[in-house]
Amino acid sequence: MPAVGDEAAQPTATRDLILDVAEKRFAEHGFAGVSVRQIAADAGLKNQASLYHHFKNKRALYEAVIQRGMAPVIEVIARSKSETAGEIIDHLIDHLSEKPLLPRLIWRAGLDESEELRSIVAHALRPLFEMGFDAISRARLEWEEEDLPHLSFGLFQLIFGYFAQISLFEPITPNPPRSRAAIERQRRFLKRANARLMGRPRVDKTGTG
Amino acid sequence: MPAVGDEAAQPTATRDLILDVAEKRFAEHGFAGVSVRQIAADAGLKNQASLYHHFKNKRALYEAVIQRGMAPVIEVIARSKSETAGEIIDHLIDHLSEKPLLPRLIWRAGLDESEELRSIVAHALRPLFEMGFDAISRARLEWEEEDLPHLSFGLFQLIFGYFAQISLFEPITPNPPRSRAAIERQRRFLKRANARLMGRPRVDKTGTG
Amino acid sequence: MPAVGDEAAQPTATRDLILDVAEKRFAEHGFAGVSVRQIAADAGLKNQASLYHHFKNKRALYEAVIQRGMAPVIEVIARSKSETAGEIIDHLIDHLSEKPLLPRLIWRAGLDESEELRSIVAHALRPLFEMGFDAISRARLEWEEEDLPHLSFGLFQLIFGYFAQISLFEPITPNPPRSRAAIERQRRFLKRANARLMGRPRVDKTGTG
Amino acid sequence: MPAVGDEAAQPTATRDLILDVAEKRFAEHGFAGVSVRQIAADAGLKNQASLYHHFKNKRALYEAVIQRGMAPVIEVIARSKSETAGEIIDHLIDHLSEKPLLPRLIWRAGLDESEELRSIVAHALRPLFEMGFDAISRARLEWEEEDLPHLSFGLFQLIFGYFAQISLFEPITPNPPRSRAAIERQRRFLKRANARLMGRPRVDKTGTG
DNA sequence: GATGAATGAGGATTCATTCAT
DNA sequence: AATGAATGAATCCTCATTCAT
Repeated sequence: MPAVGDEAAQPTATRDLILDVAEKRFAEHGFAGVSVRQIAADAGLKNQASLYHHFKNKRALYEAVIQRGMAPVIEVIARSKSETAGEIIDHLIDHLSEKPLLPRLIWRAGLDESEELRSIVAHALRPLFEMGFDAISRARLEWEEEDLPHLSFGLFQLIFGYFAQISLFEPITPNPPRSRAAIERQRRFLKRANARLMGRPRVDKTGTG
Repeated sequence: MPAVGDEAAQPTATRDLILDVAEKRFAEHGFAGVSVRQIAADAGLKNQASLYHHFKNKRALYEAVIQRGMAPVIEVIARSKSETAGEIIDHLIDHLSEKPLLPRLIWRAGLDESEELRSIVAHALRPLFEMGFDAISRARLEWEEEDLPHLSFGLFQLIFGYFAQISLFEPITPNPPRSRAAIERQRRFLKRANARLMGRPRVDKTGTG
Repeated sequence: MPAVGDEAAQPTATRDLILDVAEKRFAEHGFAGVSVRQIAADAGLKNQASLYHHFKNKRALYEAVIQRGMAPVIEVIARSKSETAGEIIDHLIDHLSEKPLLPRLIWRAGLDESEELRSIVAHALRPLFEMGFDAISRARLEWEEEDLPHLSFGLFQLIFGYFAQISLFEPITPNPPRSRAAIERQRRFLKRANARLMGRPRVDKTGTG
Repeated sequence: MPAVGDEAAQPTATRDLILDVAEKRFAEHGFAGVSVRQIAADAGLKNQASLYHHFKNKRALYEAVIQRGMAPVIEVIARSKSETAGEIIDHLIDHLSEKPLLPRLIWRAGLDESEELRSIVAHALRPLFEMGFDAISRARLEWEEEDLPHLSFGLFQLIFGYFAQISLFEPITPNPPRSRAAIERQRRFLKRANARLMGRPRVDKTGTG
């Protein structure tokens, strides 16, 4: 129904539509907080049964949503193998600020929803953490070997956490946290924080550049 | 555990029991993922109806759980008005590592569960953020005024995020993240990170002290 | 709701009512052919949910129906330990002709509905078969030892089969098979058949006596 | 197996395949206990819709299954117009023991599944009962005219019942009831029983002959 | 303070069937 | 002859909640 396919055929118009609305709902309310009925309705299906033609069950749909959502993150990370930490942060912020559902989706999936679900997320995030290791190592900083996972995980929290829990941020900041200005502020903050954490602290003139 | 009964026997033994099991369930599965029936059963009640004698409804129970859970956090923070950032981190880590459900509860409540729920959490966290401002200001560091909320929020992510999403951390660290050793490592990491972020970066010999 | 209890209280008015209507439905259409909704409606419940207060699920209800239905059969058999085969047949026919649902229930449960269901029936019928062995043995007839199960099972088929599949009998008999006359005819037939099968064949003047 | 295609290749290979798997399923679980989806899947169809190309609906499929299943029984009976009862029993046992699904199919259809379904079975069984009448009449036995339907129906129960409810027989017999030995035992039992029931009781030396 | 019973609404999933391709 | 997609209705069962006891 949606004019998805730009050039070739539309391999799964309905399926993608379902994924879209499911992504939104799951990000907002979590797996248990969303009903298949709602998703089907949002997708314009006259009946929940139609949804089951595309996904075996609710869980399969959820996994598909997560996997599809993680893919671009993985790509962003993969593409940035040789980039500086600052550049990677730039790319991630660009991506996350345009896909505001994604961080919450990841955040939720990381909280529970069964071990298997978490493993999907964990697996998808692994390259992110590894790139964290790399970047850190490249920086030849003073952290000990055993600190690296903690540092890497901390950076993850800093980068994704802002967008994931943005609503908790709202009451403590003057300007709306989703505004362009606030995001740019966060971008600069992240880069400086990164620079400081990575050691070489004097280099924190990095700024936006 | 029931810190209520001052005179009579245990006026709310059951109530506290319900809160205990509800806290566990809500932390693990979120508001929508838990049924009143389950909580009642966990609490040893033979009937869900009994639960309604203590709480108006599921939501009221949830709010009570959150409020009860937040109280000690607020206390920890309140008590630390004049402490150094390092001491506050120490206290928070001590508390969070002993109450592993709490961070997940907060993390979840911060994700959604309706605006009013979030406001409970946000309200409870406000002193934490303010103490962040204070500490930062005291440190007279180079951050600009407008960065302070971002920094404050970032510290919150770093401190609570480790425990909240500890299961995401598992696959990327050699030793179990809930182990004593890992928690001490995280403590030291946090303090160093804090020192670096707070400026005065050269002082990062802080270590555990 | 139903005035079940004649003297004492009504320990489970609703429960028994549900069992009654379920028995009827299950006997007529089998486990898979009946919906919980139908049973609940028949029982005067405004909602299927009420049914689940009395039975864990559909299967538990089914088992309860079967167990309750089998009980009197077992009793009839147990009471007839010292009776002649003719008397036992009399009692069984009396019972079955007054409880027309029971034989179909047993017949169905014996067909499938999972092994566990069949085992309930099989277990309940065991005394019947054993009494068959006994009676046969008492008759000192010419059957070989190994024939006894077959003979016993055959008698079961003859006795219960008439009532269970009475509708198949309809097109081949002049008078309605559920009529008093037809049942008496079947009674006499069964006794004669029994006498002949049991050997001592000359005694088949037995008649109704 | 497809006795249809006289000229073209296999005009209904799929149709017969569907009938095969449907026969199995229906025999095992009854009309209501089987889904079209299952049958289609068993038949290797990728889609249930394909099934509807061969059968108008589920009921039509069921009727086709029953009719196809009954055909050889009718044949066996028809061919045996001039045979002795012993021979007929032999043929029926031969057939039924090789087609173990058939008796259950008939047994089930005889229990309910709407009057029209039963009428199919009743109609198909009519010759069997009539041959019962004939054989009995030929035997000039002592049964009264009005007993004949009962006797005829009883023989039907004895012959088909063993195979139909064989699982109820299992717990009361030492050797597996589907084993060659048990079936031969049942064959001999049936013949002797028949001889005894048919009168001429002294002739029960009949044995296997 | 606790419980058995009941209930309306909704949960996920499957049903048999149709239609365009 | 077969299939992908869709759908209305129904499946079993659980939801949170109330009320009389």
